[in-house]
Amino acid sequence: MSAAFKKLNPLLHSELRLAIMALLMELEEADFSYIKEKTEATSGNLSIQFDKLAEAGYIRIEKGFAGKKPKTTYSITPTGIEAMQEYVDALKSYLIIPHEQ
Amino acid sequence: MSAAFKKLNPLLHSELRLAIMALLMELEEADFSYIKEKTEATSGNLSIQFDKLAEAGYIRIEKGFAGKKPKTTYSITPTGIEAMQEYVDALKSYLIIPHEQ
DNA sequence: TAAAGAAGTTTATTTTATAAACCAAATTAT
DNA sequence: ATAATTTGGTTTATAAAATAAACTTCTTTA
Repeated sequence: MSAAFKKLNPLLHSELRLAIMALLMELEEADFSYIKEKTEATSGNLSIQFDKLAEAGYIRIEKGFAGKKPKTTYSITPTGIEAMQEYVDALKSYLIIPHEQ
Repeated sequence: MSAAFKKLNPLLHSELRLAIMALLMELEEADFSYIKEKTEATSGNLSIQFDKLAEAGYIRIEKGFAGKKPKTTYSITPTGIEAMQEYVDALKSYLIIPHEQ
């Protein structure tokens, strides 16, 4: 009845983390440089946000090598996909408000 | 070409301020208690967020009385409406990513 | 071999959000 | 009448977040 706003997952309600998640929703996996380029974020900021997302189980971080250079790839987990879906759903409660009579 | 994310207005990309703005988008005006009830925020938090929105020219704050009791009413301004529209538009760039080929 | 670049991480600083405490006036209870 | 509670907030303090800056290690290029 009352236009209750749904709680926005604070981990996702962050510009940079949302951008990371949005990219990973579309891609099987992505590497650090790719995400850095697309988000235009600094390395440090990215590094920290990756850690937070991984800690929540929203993304998978795989450290490996491309030749001799370190290459870390990031991918979204089922938990992460679900969290994104819930977040988008919650967002709608802020953008489309049911009228009362 | 590149899936550039649009910048999210930081003033609006905040759960409580977004809720306030969403309410004011629907109503001609609202008072403190009404918004407090709908958002379930604390008075202090609300007070601060109102000030920030007013400082940006997104809302109008009118202090008056209802009988002998102080009654402040809040309403959205044209600038605020425009900012909301741009914010929602920017949000879409995070939720709908154009595929590259 | 010295300098520069890639790929990150760590630490420090600033900004934000939130909570807690406070205040004045009005209302209600004793 | 007066004490306690409620209303309608503001101010101050604390916790959390975002961001920037500095640093590290290894690699590649001049």
